[in-house]
Order: sequence, then C-alpha cells, then structure tokens
Amino acid sequence: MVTIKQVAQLAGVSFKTVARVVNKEPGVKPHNVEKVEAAIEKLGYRPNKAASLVRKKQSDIIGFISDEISTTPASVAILKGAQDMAWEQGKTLMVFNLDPKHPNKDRLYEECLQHRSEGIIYGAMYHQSVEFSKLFKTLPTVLVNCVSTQNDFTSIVPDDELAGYYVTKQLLYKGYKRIAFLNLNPDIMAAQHRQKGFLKAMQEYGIPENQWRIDTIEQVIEGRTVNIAGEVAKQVIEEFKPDAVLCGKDLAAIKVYLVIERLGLTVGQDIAVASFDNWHDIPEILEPKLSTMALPYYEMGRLAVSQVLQLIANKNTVYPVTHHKVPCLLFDRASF
Amino acid sequence: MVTIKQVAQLAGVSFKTVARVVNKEPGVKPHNVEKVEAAIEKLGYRPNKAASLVRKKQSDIIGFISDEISTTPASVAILKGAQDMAWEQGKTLMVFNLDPKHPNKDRLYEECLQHRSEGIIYGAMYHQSVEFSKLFKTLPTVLVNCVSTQNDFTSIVPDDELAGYYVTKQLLYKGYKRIAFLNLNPDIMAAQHRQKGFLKAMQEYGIPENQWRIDTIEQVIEGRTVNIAGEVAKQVIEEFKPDAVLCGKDLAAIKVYLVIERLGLTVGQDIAVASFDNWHDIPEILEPKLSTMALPYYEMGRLAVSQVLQLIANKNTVYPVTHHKVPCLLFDRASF
DNA sequence: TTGTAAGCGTTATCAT
DNA sequence: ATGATAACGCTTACAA
Repeated sequence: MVTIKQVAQLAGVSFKTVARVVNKEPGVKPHNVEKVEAAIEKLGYRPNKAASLVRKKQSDIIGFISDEISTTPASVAILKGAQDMAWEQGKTLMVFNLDPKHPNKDRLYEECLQHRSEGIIYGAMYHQSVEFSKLFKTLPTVLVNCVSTQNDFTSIVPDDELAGYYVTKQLLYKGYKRIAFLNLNPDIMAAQHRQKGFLKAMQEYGIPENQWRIDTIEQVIEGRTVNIAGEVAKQVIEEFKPDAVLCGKDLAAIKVYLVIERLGLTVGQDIAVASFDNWHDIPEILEPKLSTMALPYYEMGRLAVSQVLQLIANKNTVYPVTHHKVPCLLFDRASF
Repeated sequence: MVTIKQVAQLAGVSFKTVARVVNKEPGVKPHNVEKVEAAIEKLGYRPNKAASLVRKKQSDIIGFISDEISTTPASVAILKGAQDMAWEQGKTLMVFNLDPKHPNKDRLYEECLQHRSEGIIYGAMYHQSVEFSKLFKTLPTVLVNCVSTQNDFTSIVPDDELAGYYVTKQLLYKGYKRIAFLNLNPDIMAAQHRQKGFLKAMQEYGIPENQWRIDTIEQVIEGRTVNIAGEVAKQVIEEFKPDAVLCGKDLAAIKVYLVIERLGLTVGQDIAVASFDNWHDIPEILEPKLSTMALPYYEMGRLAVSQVLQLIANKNTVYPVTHHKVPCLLFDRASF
C-alpha cells in the first residue's frame, strides 16, 4: 500500500505537506497542492484510517450488535436507518450479528471495543426486555427495539400502546362496534402494550365487554413460536361475528384475508381488517389494500445513532437514562 | 484507553511479555501469565486492532457494499450468510449500503480501501448486470447476485435457469399439462433465465405451444416497477384455464391464491401453484402451504466470502475469473 | 524465558 | 508556508 511518504517523495515535498493537503489544512501553496494531488492520483494513495486512529483518538466507528435483527425483514429497516444516519454524521457502522445458536452479546461487544468503537447500539428483533452484563456499561450504549431488564440504558422502542390505542380508536370512530383483536404472543411486550392501548380505547368509547374480544395468534410450544392465526381467525369470525378484526401483524393478516374469503365474505365490506407492521409490499399486495399501523423502524434506527452520538458527546457529564417511544403511523388504505 | 504498557507496569513485566500473553505466543512462565492476565482483567485492557493493523499488514476486514440489499428482505440472507462465514474465518465484515438517491459505488469502495479492507463483496438486490469502474480492480472483488457488464469479476448468482427448468419439470412430472408462467419483469436476468429453463422443460416433455403460456406480472412505468399480478392472474386463469400456475415470486403467489379463491376454486386441487423465493414465512402461511423454489441467498453469501478469501490468498497469481451458479432447492409443500 | 529497539503510517508539536 | 521530530499502540527482529 502507498504511504504518505511515497507521495511526498514523488511530489518533492515533505510528508507533512502531503498530510496537510490530505486533511485539507490551510496554508499550502496552490502550486504544491497541485503537485501533491497529482502524486496522490498517480500512486492511488488512500489515507490509512487505522494509522490515523492510532494517533488521534477518534475511530468514528459505532458498533451495531443485532440480535438476529438483520435477518428479520421487518426490522432490517432499523439497520438501514442507523446506517443512513451514521453516514450523514461521518461515522461508520460496524455491524455484528448474534449467532442464534450461541448468542454471546459480550463477545461481540469485545469485538467493538477492540475496534475502538465510540459507542454501541444493540438492536433486538422484537420489542422485548433483555438482560445485559456490566460490560455494556463500558461504552455509551443505546438499545433499539428493546429495553434492559434493569431499565438502565437509553432505549428506543415503538410506542406500541399508543399504536394500539390509535388504531382501535380509528376503528371505533369509523363506526365498527364488535372488534376482535388477534394479538401476538402475550409474552412479548409489544402485545402487552398494544392490548393496553386497545383496552383504553374501548373504555374511552364505553364499549361493553361482550362487544370485543382478544385472542392470541401465536402459541409457544417448546420454545418455538407457532402461528395459529388461521384457526383462531376462523373460529373467532364464525363464533363472535366481529365487524372488524385487528390483527397483530401483516403476515397474519394475509391468513385473515384468506379465511374471510373462504367464508364467502368480503374484506372491507363485511369485515374490516386492520393490522400492525406495514411490512414491505404485503399491505399493497392484498386486495383491498391493508390499512396497518407502521412500525417506525427506520426512524428508530436513525434516532439510535443520534442518541448514541449525543451520549458520546456528553461522555463525561452524568446523564439521566432516557427512554424513547417512537410513535407509529397509520397507513390508511382500504381494509377498513 | 488502557495500553499494553500500563498492563506491563501493573503486572511488573515488560510490555513484550504482555504482548506474548495477549497473542497466545508460547514461552511465558505460567506465573507471569497469571500476573499479566490479572492485570488485564483489572484494567479492562483490550488490544487495539487499529494499532495492530498498522504494523502487521492484515486488517482481517472484508468490505461488503450493497446495492440496497440489506433493505430487501428477500436477500438479507446474503448478508447473513456472508457475515456468518466471515465470522467463522476470523474476518470482520464491514457493511456499506448504497444510497439509492445518490448511488456512488466508488465512494464506498474508497471507504473500504481506507479501512484497508482485504477484499470486497458487492451484493445486488436482484440478479442483474452491473457496470463497474476500474477502481473495483484495486482489491480482490466478488459480485453476488449480479454479474458485471464486462464479465470481468468473479460472480455468484442463483442458477435461475436450472431453477426454472427443475420446477417446470416437477410440474410436468406430476401430470400438470397446461401451465401458465407468470414471470417477473422480462428485463431482469432472473426472469430471462427462468424462462429459458421453463421452455427447455416444455420442449423436453414435448408440450405443444398452445398448452403453455408466459405472461409478465410486472410492468415498468416511468422507471417504477408496478405489480400487476392480480389482474394478470385473473385474466390468465379465466381465459387460458391452466391446471398449474408458476409464479415469479412468493409475494405474487399471495395474489394468485386470492384470485383463485375468489373464482371459487381451490389451490392445490383445481389449480396448482408453484413459485420462486421461499421468502421468509410466506410459503408457510398460505393454505395450502406454497411449494416454491428457494433462492439460495444464504449460501451465496457464504460462498462470496469464501471466494473472496481465496482471491486474497492467491493475490499474486493471476487467476481466471470464475462464475458460480448456485443451485436452487424446491421446497415441496402442498400447493402442487 | 524475557526484554530492547526499531518500525508501521499516521497526527501533534514546535521550529524554521 | 514548510519541515523535522516525537508520539500513538502495537508487531517484528534480535539480543540477553
């Protein structure tokens, strides 16, 4: 690899002058700038970031540790958001995936430390509560899509309660009166919060208990989550005869559509359907197009980076831990 | 940050002894190993990868430049495969996303060069032909899910022709006689290759031309790809009355299912459906479960890393460029 | 078995 | 405006 000294030699100046040109420091004669730039071009010189990092203390690297996040299409957007923001701020994101077989957060954290990462973002696959070792206190650290069991890290999560509340209110506002909520696995936080929002809206509208019902579309059998949306939807629709179904995720909404079709009913006319995710092309592909609460993953990714940069900037001052709930947006299409 | 010298001082040995312990070089007295390890533990020392890189020439970093790949759920698996393989080989993947608004491959390549990346993987969103500047010749470079217009880079793509051939043969073998192929946008390579395979199978089975038909489910209007799978499927099924529909992607298969339902027919009984992708949960969620040709993204990611490592190892010897077509697997479920 | 000295490609400091 | 020299934290080579 070409070094600054070789450039200096070819340009016939000292290597410090080359450094000045490379780092755009002022005070180099235009004539020399030209010579240096020509030499750089000719030799194909690139500054060595590692060498630079050894001397100045800025690595401009942010570590991103993901609990399977990057294989979960729904939340790939977190990564993308983080990467975009990092790039805009002149930082490089170093992404590490947790091995699902041997999930060892600390090992990846060590990796980040060795690269002199300035801060860490930990992203989870779904809104949950995670336990962290004291190692995670080493660097400014922000959690996305999860909170720590001790609540002792800055965290960024979707505002699931508000989302549940909002979409339910919209349904009620539009005149639906018998709503079935086909919720996710009740063990996960998202499900709990959405349910809270759902109930709040019900209460606010004074809907009696026999006019709504909540079921779960996921069953955990031996640690594996099994989707039973189809069966549940069929049973609920036949027995309870709702005029609207609120579905825990778009993927399950596909099943609900299919079930409704099969019962000879029409989505949007006979039964309204609403959902959570706004996952990629799915809402647009369904007919009628699915109205769904978008999870703000991309924005959460961006916010994570801006938060971690803030923590880095205020490293020495003790800062109260903040928790951010990012609002979800309703994509109002044609299913209710 | 703690340095090797501080550790040495606390342990009461020379910094070289600490280096030996850190790098697991043999020939240090057990007693001293203990002392050093205690000091490392106490001070929380981590070796500085940047400093090490400055001296030895190995960065152990592989650059991964992605053309929107990491936002495309279907091919997130490429990244995951690459990352897994890289990790297994003791390498770190540095991932960069192309900005869709200002896609500048060269700038990201520069970034990789500055980090002294040892090789580059360029991943595309879908199987296509891409043009590269001479800059890409700087480092050992492997293309995934695309080929270069000049065919001058090692490339890894799915064997779309074989996939099209194989799934068609399976359909024919199972006795279907009137097959409608609802293909992707004919401009993309995947569509062209699959069509070739489709036709080959047809010919092999001696199916007359009026017993099959090919339509496209994507229209490019002003540069934007519009999905018209629903309309096309409806028309084709009503007019052509196929006994099997081969669909360009799982997402479109959802629409095909819906259309078939609506016509009062049953997937798997009245009309078989086959597809390409095996995208995440979709095939499992449909009823009957969708039989689909899985695109081998994960494997392609792994292969990309192993290929680039091979190129790096044989850097000095001139090597003929190789093109890898990775076979696709049929996930045989219940839709045909 | 352990330590010393030089060197990697930068940046920082200070002198010219 | 330019350059010499030291320093960063590590690895390499060699000496003790």
